[in-house]
Amino acid sequence: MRGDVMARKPASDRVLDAAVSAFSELGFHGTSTREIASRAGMSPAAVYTHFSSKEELLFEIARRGNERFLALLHRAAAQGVTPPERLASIVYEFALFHARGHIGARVVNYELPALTTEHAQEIKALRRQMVDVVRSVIEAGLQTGEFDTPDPSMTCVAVMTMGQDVARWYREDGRWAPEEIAAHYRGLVLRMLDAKL
Amino acid sequence: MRGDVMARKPASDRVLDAAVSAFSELGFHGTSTREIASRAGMSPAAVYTHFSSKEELLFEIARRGNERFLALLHRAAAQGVTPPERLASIVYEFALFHARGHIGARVVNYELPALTTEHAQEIKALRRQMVDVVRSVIEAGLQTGEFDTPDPSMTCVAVMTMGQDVARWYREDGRWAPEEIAAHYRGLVLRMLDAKL
DNA sequence: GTCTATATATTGATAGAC
DNA sequence: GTCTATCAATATATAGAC
Repeated sequence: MRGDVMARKPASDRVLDAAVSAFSELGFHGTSTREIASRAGMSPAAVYTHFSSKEELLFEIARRGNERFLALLHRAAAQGVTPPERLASIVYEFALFHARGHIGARVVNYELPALTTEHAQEIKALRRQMVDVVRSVIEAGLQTGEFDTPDPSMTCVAVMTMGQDVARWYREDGRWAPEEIAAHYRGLVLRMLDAKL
Repeated sequence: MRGDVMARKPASDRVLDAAVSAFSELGFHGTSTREIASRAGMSPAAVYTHFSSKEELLFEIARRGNERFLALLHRAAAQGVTPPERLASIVYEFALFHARGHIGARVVNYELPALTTEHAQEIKALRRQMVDVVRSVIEAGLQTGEFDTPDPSMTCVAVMTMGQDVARWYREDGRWAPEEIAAHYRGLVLRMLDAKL
């Protein structure tokens, strides 16, 4: 990897990128392996030298994507001292990423039912960890009295699905910039929890 | 239609029901017309005497479903006098319906990208009307000073997608009853808007 | 790493009998 | 309103050469 400015990506990454854009646009079942090959600029057969099946390709995308989400949540939760500060950071970064990365996030959040049961369980484990990060911050705030909500688990679900849903309705040519959405959602969530700042 | 207790549904309705359950479970592109026929208890060919194509079947489901949603929103908005009362009713009924009718709601909300452009536009028109019902209530509350939010349009989007998302995460064997979810979401939304009750 | 060619299954939809 | 039989297209995936 000499520091070439135009360094070409490995072929397997080009396949991955092609699959993300196709799955996001057409859905997993709506995408043919020919379509992926075409977007990656190679023959249908070449795809199979990098991934053993279409489902395996989705699994790899889902695994990497959800690991990035989990890391982002950990990083965001560490930004701030009090629970309201931590949650504000979480919601802002989570929504921001779902807007900016809406194409990939749609696949990572909404195409999971197409995974095999084994692969789905591995992804579910990651997603449980994501929920745990958010819930622990909410519960910390309830302990200190800086948050108030009757059912923290359900509130946690609402907060996370709100953020994920940004990827579904966000449009690049829409009226809101990712930062505006992130800031607005941060405010909505802090109010949902009656946060004392 | 003699008032038989066990009156059998028309065959076209059986096809519709079969398609809803299959599309909800497997997605539009993940469902074959043979699968629909099998669930409806008939041969693959029999499906085509009632609907001219698989996409037409989805369109009919989407049209009926979104018309029901629109009617529900109008009905709910009429329940109450002040904007906070109206919005409370809207959020409660909307979330309740998305939990109880989660199977159909998943199709009606999430399979729309599979529609032809013409059909998609017809459904979009219905969905714009749905948004208008909710936004007008939010804006009425801002006028009276009973609501407060910096960007009512984005708040409206957040409120509606929260409700729709219930259909995606709700599980019949989960820990929450539809009524509990509806009541909790009502509280969350009223706080999001800083409602003065 | 990539190709052409192809095996094999499944797809959406139709023909024509009853 | 439903069936059996079937068409034509497309699907995923593999074989074997370079």
